Amino acid sequence: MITSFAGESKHFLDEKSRLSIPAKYRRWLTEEDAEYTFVITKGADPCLIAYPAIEWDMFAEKLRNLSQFKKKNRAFIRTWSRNSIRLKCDKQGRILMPQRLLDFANIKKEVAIIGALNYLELWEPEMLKEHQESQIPLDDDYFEDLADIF
Amino acid sequence: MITSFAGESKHFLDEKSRLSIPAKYRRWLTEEDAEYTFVITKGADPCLIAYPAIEWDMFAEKLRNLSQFKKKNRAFIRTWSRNSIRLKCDKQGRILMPQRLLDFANIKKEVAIIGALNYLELWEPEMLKEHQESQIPLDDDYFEDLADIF
DNA sequence: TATTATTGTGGGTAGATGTGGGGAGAAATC
DNA sequence: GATTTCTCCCCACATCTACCCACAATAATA
Repeated sequence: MITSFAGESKHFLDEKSRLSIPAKYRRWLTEEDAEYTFVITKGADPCLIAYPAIEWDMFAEKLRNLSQFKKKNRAFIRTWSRNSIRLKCDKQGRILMPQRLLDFANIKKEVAIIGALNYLELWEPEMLKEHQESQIPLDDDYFEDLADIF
Repeated sequence: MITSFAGESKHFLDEKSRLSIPAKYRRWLTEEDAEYTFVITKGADPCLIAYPAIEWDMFAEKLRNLSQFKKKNRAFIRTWSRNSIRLKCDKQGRILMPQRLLDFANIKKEVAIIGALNYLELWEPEMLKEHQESQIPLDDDYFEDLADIF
């Protein structure tokens, strides 16, 4: 069983737009990720997602099964791919964040890093707060549906 | 069958915010938890919950199967995991408690540790007392409902 | 009760981690 | 080809973590 990410911590971009990935998340990567490679993409929510490269590769593998003959599939694959960047940590465990992605998530300096099972979410703290507050609370129906699974 | 936790005992945080996990609870962990790893989360009541890591991992494994394309799933996973922190006991059987979690449960120095089946509850003693007193007593209807199960 | 083992608590310290910044070489631009 | 920009290595150092040892408190045994 692969150990899942968990927890939240607050970090800061330095002057060079580098983000230090907490050691505990780096350490949870499997052997294949020995070089600490992540794929960063734009999230469906206004945040960035950092997948361990191996996790992203598995997802990409699934996308290959989408038919190329459907226009929407092509569009989705295109959007997904162009927003994903493969980035390696430097020897200090930091990732140099592209400005384009930082802008998308409105990240200036402060970053909330959330370990969420098999990926990390990177949030501008204020955005995270607003987003969580504006959420429709998970209702009974949702948990009823979940109960079918668990 | 896995042995269940039971009992209550009073402990103290030391100067370094370390909480000593009673040996009886550590011993009840299975072989896989040889390193005595817990996942601490915010409870639904104003206390902290400590799961043996293996228990939490089993649940996390299920959550991984929820589709990322559903907004509610993402919200649920985010909320669940950001409040969970994986912590390992040191060689003396103590856990270094993050201030963020201590604040949530209003824990200063004294901690009541309650062993409850497959998890531990960590309470600030005064909070526990108040909470129990303010509770609506369990009524006959509740036990009638229980009777359907047992 | 005395003796031994186990457990809980305190605190020093080496090593791990996070953060900042210089600068060599690569890449892009003119 | 020259200049500028970018990337990533390196070193520095402050902070944090977790190991270790010491010993007190408690439980277990003779």
